Amino acid sequence: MSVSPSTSKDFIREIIDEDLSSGKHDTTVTRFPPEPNGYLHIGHAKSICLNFSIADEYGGRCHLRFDDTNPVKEDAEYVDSIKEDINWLGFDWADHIYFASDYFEKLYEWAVYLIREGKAYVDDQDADEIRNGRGNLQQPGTESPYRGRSVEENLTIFEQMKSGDFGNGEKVLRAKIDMDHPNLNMRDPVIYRILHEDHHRTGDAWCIYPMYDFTHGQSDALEFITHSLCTLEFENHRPLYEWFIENLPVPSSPRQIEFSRLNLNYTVMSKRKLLQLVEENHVTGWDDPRMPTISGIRRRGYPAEAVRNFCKTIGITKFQSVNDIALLENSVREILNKKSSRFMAVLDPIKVVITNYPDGETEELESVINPEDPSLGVRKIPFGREIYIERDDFLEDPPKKFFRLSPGAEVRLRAAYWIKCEKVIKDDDGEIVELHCTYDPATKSGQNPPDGRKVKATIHWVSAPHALNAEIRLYDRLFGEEAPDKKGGSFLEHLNPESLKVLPNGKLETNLAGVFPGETVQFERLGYFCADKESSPDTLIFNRTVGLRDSWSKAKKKT
RNA sequence: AACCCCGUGGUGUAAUGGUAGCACAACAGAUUUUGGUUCUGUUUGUCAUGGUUCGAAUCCAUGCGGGGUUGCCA
Repeated sequence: MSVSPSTSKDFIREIIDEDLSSGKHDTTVTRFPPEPNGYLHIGHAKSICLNFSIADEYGGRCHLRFDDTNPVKEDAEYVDSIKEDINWLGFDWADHIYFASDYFEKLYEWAVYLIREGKAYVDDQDADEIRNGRGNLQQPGTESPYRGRSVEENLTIFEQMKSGDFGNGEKVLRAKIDMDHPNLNMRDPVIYRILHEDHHRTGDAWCIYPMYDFTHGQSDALEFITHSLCTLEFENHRPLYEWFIENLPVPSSPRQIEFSRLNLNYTVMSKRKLLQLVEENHVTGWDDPRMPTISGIRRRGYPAEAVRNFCKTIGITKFQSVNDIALLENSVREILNKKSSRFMAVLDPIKVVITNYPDGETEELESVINPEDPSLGVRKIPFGREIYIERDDFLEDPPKKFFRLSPGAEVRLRAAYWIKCEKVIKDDDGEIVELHCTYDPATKSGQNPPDGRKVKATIHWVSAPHALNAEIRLYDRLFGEEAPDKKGGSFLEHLNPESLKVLPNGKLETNLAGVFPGETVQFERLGYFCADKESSPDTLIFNRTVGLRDSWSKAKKKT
C-alpha cells in the first residue's frame, strides 16, 4: 500500500492556511524582532527560519524590526552583527528593515489618545509602590491613588514628562485596565517610563520611552504584520497585546501566536549566561567556536544550510522540549559529507621512514576530492620516503580488533601503497619517535597484491618534506552536563575542561594551503575542519567543526 | 497553590474519530583504498482513571506531571 507523502504542517502554518482560505488575509506578513542588546544565538535561528520561511512559502514578506525601546541596554554595535548573522543564515529582508524607535512619535500620539479616552493615567508612585499595588499571584491589586486624575491633568503631566520636567522614575504612564484582573499584565501596566538616556538612533530627542507591551503590537499593526510569532513566555502578554489593538486606532489587527523556544542540551542559551561566559573569559569571545551563538557556529564551521535543516527538523510546537545536540551535529555532517573536499592531515604525527623506497625520490599520487561527487575530480599528492602518520594509528601492543599499524602488521596508506612495520625507534624515555617500514610497489593506489594478501585498514598520511605546519584546535561541547543550568550549583561548575585541546604540531597535505578562512573541509578519517578567521599562510589554524562518526572509539570504550 | 499553556519511544516530531509513522540516538549485519558514506534489520511510545463511540493519541470529565506569569527588561 502506498503512503501519501506527508503534507503535515505545524500549527502556525495551519492557522495561516485558515486565515488565507477564510479570506481574513490575502497575504502573509511576518517579522523577526530582535532587541539590539546582544548577539544572536541558535535559538534565534529557529525564529528567523520560521518567520522568513513562512514569508517565503506563502509569497509574503518578513520584516526585520529592531525592538529598540530601552536605550539603557541597546547599542548600534549589535544592529550590524544581527544583520550579518541573518544574512549568513541565508535570509533577506529586502528593504523591509524597521526600528521600533521609528514609531516613537506615533506611539506618543497613541498614548495621548488613550489618556483622552480615559484609558491611561500618570502615576506618581515609585516602583516599589507600584509593585505592592499590583498584588501578587494570589492577591488582587489595589488601585493607585492617582488613578482618578482628570484627562486634562494627565495630559498636562504627560506633556511635562516628555519635556523633561521630571527625573527618572518620578512618574510613569499606565494603561487603566483592571487591578483585579487574574492576569498580572492587565493590572494597569506601565506603558511609558522616564529615562534620561541617549538612544542609539533618536539621540536625545526623547526622555520618555514606551515599554515593550505598548510598542510591539502597535509596531506590528503599523507594518501590517498578519501573524506575530513569538515564544511562549509572551503568552500571558497576549491579552494586553490585544487590548491595545482593540483600544487604539491602529491600521491593522495582527495576531500574536506563541511557540516554544529552542533548547539544546549540553549548552546554555540565555543572554545573561552567554555574556557571563564571555566576560569571565571562559571562552575567547562571542564568536568562540564553542558558543551557541550564530557567530560561534559560523566560526566553528557549521554550514548555514545545516542550521536551516536542523531548524526544519525540530519543528514548531507549543510544548517545552530539549533538543539533542546530536541532531544538530547530524545535520552538519549530512551537509559537510556532501559538500566538503577531502584532504589528509596528521594531527599528532609520528615520522615513518619507508626503508625500501628510493632516497630522494618523490612521486605524485592522485586521490579523489569528494567520493560523494566524483565530478569534482582528483587532487595530486606527493609521496616519498619519509611521511607522517597519526600517533593513534600505531600501537605497539594492539588489542584484538585493532586493524591499524603495529609491529609486523601491514596497512594501506590512503591513495598510496601498503606498508609493513619492521622496526620501532624510541628515545631514552621509551617514547616512540620513528617507525621503519617497507612498502610493496605492487599495491599502488588501491591495487591489491597478486598473492592475495589482505589488509583490514587504510590510514592517512602526509609526506614529511612537503607537509605544512598547522595549529589544530579540537573543540568539544562546552559543558559536560546535559542541563548545565539545571543541574544545581552554578552552570559554570559544569564547564567541560576538555572543550578545547590545541594541537600545535599538525602536519597538512600541501593542497590545504589554498583553503580560505571560513572554509570547511574534511580531514580524511578524522572529521570536518574549518580554517579559522585567524589562519594565514604563515600560521595555519584549523578548528574542528565536528568529528566523523567513529565506531572504533565506541568499540574501544566498550572493552 | 490565582491565572494561562502543555503532556506520543532515550530525544525531537507526525497521525486532526479509522493500520501509532518519520528523523536522531542505540544495537546487529552488508558494502567500502575514510572503522566515514551508503544499505538492511532490531529494540523502545500515546501521563493515569473513567466516560462518549462500532472504533479514541485525537472528543468530554477528573486526577497527576511539566512550564510560564508577581520589571519603570524584551
